[in-house]
Amino acid sequence: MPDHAEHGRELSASFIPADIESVLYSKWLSAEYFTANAASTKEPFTIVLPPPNVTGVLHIGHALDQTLQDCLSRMKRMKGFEVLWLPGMDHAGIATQNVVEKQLASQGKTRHDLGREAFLAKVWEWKAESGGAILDQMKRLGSGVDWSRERFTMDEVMSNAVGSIFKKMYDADLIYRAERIINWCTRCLTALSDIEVEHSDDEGEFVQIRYGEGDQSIVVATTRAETMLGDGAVAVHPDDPRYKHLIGTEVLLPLVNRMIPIIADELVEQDFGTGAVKVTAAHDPNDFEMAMRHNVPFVVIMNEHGVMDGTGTEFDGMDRFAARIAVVAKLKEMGRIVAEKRPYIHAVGHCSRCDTTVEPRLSKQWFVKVAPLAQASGDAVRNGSVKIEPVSLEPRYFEWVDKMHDWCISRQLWWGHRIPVWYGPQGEVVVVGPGEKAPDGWVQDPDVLDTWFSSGLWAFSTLGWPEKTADLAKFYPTSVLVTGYDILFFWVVRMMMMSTFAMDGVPPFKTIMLHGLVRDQFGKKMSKSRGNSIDPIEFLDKYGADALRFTLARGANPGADQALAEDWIGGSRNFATKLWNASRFAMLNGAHVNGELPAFSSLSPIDRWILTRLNETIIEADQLFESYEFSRACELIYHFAWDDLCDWYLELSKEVFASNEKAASQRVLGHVLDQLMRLLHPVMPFVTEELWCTLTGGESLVISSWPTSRPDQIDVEAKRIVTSLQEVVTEVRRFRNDQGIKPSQKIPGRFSGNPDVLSSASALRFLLKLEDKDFTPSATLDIAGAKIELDLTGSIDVVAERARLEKDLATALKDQKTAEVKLGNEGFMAKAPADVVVEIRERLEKTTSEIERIQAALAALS
RNA sequence: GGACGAUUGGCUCAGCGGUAGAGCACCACAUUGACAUUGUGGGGGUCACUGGUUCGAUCCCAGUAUCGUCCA
Repeated sequence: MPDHAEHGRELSASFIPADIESVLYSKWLSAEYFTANAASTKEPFTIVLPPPNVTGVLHIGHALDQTLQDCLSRMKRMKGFEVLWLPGMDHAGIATQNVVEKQLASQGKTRHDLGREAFLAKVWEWKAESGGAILDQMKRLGSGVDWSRERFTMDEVMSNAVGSIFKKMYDADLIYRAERIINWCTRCLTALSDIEVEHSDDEGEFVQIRYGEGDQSIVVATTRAETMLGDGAVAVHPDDPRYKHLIGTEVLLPLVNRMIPIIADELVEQDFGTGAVKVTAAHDPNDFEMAMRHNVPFVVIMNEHGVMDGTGTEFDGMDRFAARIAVVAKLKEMGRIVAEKRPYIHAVGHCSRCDTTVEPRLSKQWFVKVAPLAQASGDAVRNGSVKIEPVSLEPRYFEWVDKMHDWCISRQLWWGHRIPVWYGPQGEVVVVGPGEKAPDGWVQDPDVLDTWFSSGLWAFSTLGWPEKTADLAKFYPTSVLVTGYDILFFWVVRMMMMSTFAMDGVPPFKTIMLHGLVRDQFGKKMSKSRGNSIDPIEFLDKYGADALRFTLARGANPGADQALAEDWIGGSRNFATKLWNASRFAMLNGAHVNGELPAFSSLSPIDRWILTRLNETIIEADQLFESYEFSRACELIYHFAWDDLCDWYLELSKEVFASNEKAASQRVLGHVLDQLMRLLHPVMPFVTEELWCTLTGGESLVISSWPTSRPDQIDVEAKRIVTSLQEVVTEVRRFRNDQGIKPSQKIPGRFSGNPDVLSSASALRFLLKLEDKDFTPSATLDIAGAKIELDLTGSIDVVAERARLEKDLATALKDQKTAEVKLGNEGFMAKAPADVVVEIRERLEKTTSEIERIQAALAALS
């Protein structure tokens, strides 16, 4: 037999992630492992990366999201799928425009000083220089995306898709223009969709105002007193006995001195406030609805900046919040304030981009009619064609999809896809699709589309739609969407709607896999204001990508948030180091993968045991990965590698490797490491690649095959034997520890009894530092049916040993009693399943003999 | 106000109708070779509370309390 020297280089004595990461990533890229082939005959596996904002940097949430996607795509590639993981970025309308406007502001300019075209040129310039920082950070993490297919939502292909889908939807009557109450940001000067509004509980005021005079008066309650200037009616519930007599009459609206009607509408809650609400049709969505039903006039009292305008009162020209104070003060002077509550905590909407308080505003905008689209999206999940993992999050999806409002898609911004609608001189409206041209003299709508409109197309626009491309045919629908539950409503639902419509009813993904949010070490939400945000790049530098990835994957329970502490990343780094050192040790001892594995039955019990554990781990880990149980899969592999392989197998095998009987074990160990590296590669791609290539001389784990389990290599007998060995080792170690014998100190010892233990006696002696020589035993242990005699060179510490034995005895007695009680229970004996009864019986026997053993040992002590 | 979820060792979380688990933290011992980014041994929980179902409940059901998230 040739000596099996290590392949390639030797491993350095310590593992330094920075030494290997960028080298390996470059190797993978230049080999084009991540480049998908649409012409392949392999079954496709597709993931589209949720596109980060072009303004974004990698935060810890991205790191989690990408770790899981990389893990799935690497595993599927190893399983023989044609994998496409498609990356890209979102143009992020408001966010990006804000960034560039801020730059301009520092030069004392606004976008209007530049004009639309020059401003857009500036944005593109910014993108080229500073955009997409996140892409390089993804490489640091090891994300194996197909860079040849990188997309940007404003690219030509994508814009083409936007124009096409707009026309298709308009023609299908799914897009319309209407005057509605929309969310308006008075700073960004644009409409916002519902999801771009974040609600928070703010301190405001709740005041009750008396309208009218004498008998003909009514008290309304409001948190936005200034809007009373635009009231067109007062509404009460039709059944409210307090106000029934007033319905149909009119009251005087103070300050503006206008008579307004009292109407009855079921929308009014009798128990809320005074049961009478003011109806400000042009400035509140609920009021708008009531106004439509009752022909209440729309009175606009504010301009786009949120400044009072057109009321014909002294308040014109005041900011809305100043006007609120002034109006209440004036009404108070008039004796019309009946009650005031301040502070009054209530939900207030804020612009998700700049936090400005959103103002509901009557405005003419473009909308998507969502009812039919949402219905189809809900049905796709209801009928099982799309699965949501974990299932427990389905109700949230349905809750949103089933009561979604029409979606306002026009934005008064410049950065984005311009609405492809042109208006003729006579007010004609035409949608101009890609490649079409509007008649001369017609004018294009100045607004752009909501960013989510284009990102809603992501699953198919990235593949070349509306062209019938090879990519689209091969890779649509995508296999799984991996994303945080926080954007289930924002993005996932929109993708479902748009894709299902565009792709003739085929939903964009087969599975939606939702993970949670990364939180700080105490489970608190990370935020700038708390100051508990953490920077993944810092941890990549400090602990390496594998450590960060493993920590995140290990914490990823389906749909649940996870806490993250630096200490835990350190722990994962230690794990990577452990793998490194174990592999190094193994290779120094000649572990290799050359030739066939020796016949299973010819192997030692210890070798058979580690192969058994390997196979069990492969089977279980594979199932866990396939069901997106990343946390449990990582936990399982971690304990196999650290406990079974390092702590037991390597320790029990040291004696063999030091002998001349090591050939079989060298091959077995090589095989176990080979398979373990494959199994762990999706989560820890760098360290496994380095170790595996060194061990096997193979080209790359990325293109190697996924481990397959070998049912013929699962041996219960070997497990039983090794369990006995483990008991012996642990008990002797405990005894030595109790007796104060230093771990390094060798003492004479010998075994007798249990043949399973005897057959591994030399391994045990090596591990337990027991010398094989003649001696007169001063202590005898009875473990797992084996007798272990030791010479402590002198008398043993009787007090310590007695304390130990008595503690064990107490435990055994308690266990024995529990079993006895059960077996003595008639109900239990009559109704418990047979296998449970057998188990309890065995437990009773075991504890009984254990008690006998301990009592005998105690007796021997005295 | 609506919906959903959570409550398990110091911290963060798994788990499960049949004697409570992990990581980190903690205590003790150890530095003659894979690894101190380590090894060995150890301590620590009446599984929020109250009822119910069951031979048996941390687990299932109901209620209570507290906390969290989303929506209005």
